[in-house]
Amino acid sequence: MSETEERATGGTLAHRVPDLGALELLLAVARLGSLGAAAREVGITQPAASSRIRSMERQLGVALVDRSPRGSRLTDAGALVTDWARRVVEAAEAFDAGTQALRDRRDSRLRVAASMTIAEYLLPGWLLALRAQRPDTAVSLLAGNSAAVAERLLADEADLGFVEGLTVPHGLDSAVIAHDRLIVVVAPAHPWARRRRPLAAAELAATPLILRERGSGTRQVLDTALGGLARPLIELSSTTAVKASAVGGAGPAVLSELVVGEELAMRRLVAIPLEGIALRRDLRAVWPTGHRPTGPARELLSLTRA
Amino acid sequence: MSETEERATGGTLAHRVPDLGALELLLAVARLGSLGAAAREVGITQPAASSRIRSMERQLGVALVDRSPRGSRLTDAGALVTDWARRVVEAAEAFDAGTQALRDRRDSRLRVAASMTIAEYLLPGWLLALRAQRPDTAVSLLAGNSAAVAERLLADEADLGFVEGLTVPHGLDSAVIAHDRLIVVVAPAHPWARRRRPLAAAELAATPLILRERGSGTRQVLDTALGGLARPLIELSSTTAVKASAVGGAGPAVLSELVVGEELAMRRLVAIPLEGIALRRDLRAVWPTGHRPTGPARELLSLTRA
DNA sequence: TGGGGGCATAAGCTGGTCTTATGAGCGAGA
DNA sequence: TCTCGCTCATAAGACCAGCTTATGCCCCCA
Repeated sequence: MSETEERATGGTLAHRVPDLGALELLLAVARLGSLGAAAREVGITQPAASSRIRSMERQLGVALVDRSPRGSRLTDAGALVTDWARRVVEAAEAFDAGTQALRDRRDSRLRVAASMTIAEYLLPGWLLALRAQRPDTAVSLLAGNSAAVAERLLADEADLGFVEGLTVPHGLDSAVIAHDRLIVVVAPAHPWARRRRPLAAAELAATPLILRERGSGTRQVLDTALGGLARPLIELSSTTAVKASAVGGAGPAVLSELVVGEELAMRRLVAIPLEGIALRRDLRAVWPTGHRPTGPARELLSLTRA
Repeated sequence: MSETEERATGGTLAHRVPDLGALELLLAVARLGSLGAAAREVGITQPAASSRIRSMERQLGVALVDRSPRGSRLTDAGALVTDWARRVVEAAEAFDAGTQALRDRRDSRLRVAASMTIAEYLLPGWLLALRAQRPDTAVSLLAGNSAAVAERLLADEADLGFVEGLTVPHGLDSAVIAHDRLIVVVAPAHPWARRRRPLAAAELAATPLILRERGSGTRQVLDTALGGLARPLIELSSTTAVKASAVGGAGPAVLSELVVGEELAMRRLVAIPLEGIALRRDLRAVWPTGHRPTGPARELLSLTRA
């Protein structure tokens, strides 16, 4: 092979994974039971679909569908592949929903301002749901910290805001839409992953942790709950970096459960139960005092309430 | 626009979301801080990278990187987009790891047989971890029910197996690698999502549920724990279908926490606490009695233990 | 005042994916 | 039994996206 480390089978990831169009087509075939029908749904011709599926099978080295003169059904392997494909497509849909909102259209019917964590992890899902209900609502998104969100709302540059944290900025009304729990996580290889009894607050306070920088929302909640200062093992400036560091085994981290859902499910991180302290914070929708959300803003708000 | 419902901005999802190569390139730019360096890493030339990033910005309608004569840094929007992109790429990596294993290579150094749920949700993650440790280990995967897994192992057609369920097939030794909890989930709009007190076993038994067909592992565990038969609202033949049905609001479902991790994090499903009944089942690694796993099988096994 | 790193532009090639046109298997109904 | 209607496959040609090489400009630093 060439200079960098490469897999036995083909070059880069993009060469080994079919493109989104092919994955969508596969999902359509799975749902509709026919290449032709799937082709119609995604807006291509039947021969194109046939060839696309075939070349995907060649690329993966796996037979995905059983063709018959009476339709096409997934093979067992195909069913497995389809479920993996579904997850890729769902991630792409979230990407799409997010970036569409990010496009700066002043004329958007609904302008949302949100804190980073919410913008990153929650909003794409909400936007997908909103799109399902009101396909024509154009949404624009501005992400920033609580102060920036408040500023936008008060300057009438946003219709609805979302913040996490302990306090509500002045001049805004708010409604709690969910509770975010901070949890202690470690890589599966960490000794804590095998402990049986919950972690006591004192123990947590005494242990150096992978943390966001001081001043971040997460850090504030943690310091408050511990009744003192958490001890940093490393300080990083983004949630993503903290997560990566924890997965890599650098040590225990304290993160919102929102951001580690997938890692927990895949067992790349393990949550350690806590005893005697509740690391909760509210997630709030906010709007200028008096201006209750109406129209699409109201709709989005109702979507966000569990 | 044309016949089917389409978004204002462009045709299908694949037209609105950059392809995997572009997303990988963006991640490389974010990490390395330079278009040229990123280009080198993904194995293309600098002009190609420049043009790819530029066309991605045009496609998304958002400026992603600040170019300067001294390098390129992400804009704020770019950082957000990059994190969404990372999730797409991670899903693609899991897809890749899974399908590579699915390729039926008899000469694979490590042949794994696993139950559907484990193959679908857990194995891709493990394989990524294994690949990180031993890049040259070729793995093949066969997915089936417990009986099929046992058969493969006993016929020496697999080196290591994974099953979930209450019993271990005869002729196999096993080690518990994790516990899977079944949880009750409903869509956020369901009345149960707002209840304060945990659900009692009797109440669960009395409520019609979205379930897998009888004979499925999940169903067995549920029936056993309820000390009788669960009442079906609908019976579906795949976990994916059950999940989709629950998200759609058809009613409460009982599912492995493995398969709904993302839906819970995104608040598309809500977990209902249970009282007085533990819907746990063991996830086990299995191998023919006497043949303790060695080599790559042993390595994979150790990766799976939290 | 030259490197050397960074990025952009231009021209030409290549390959993949689409299209249209056609053929062939299977089942249902006249 | 013939034919229609559904399925999928194959073939030939058009088109476009992305790559490469070659070049130029800008900025910083030695």
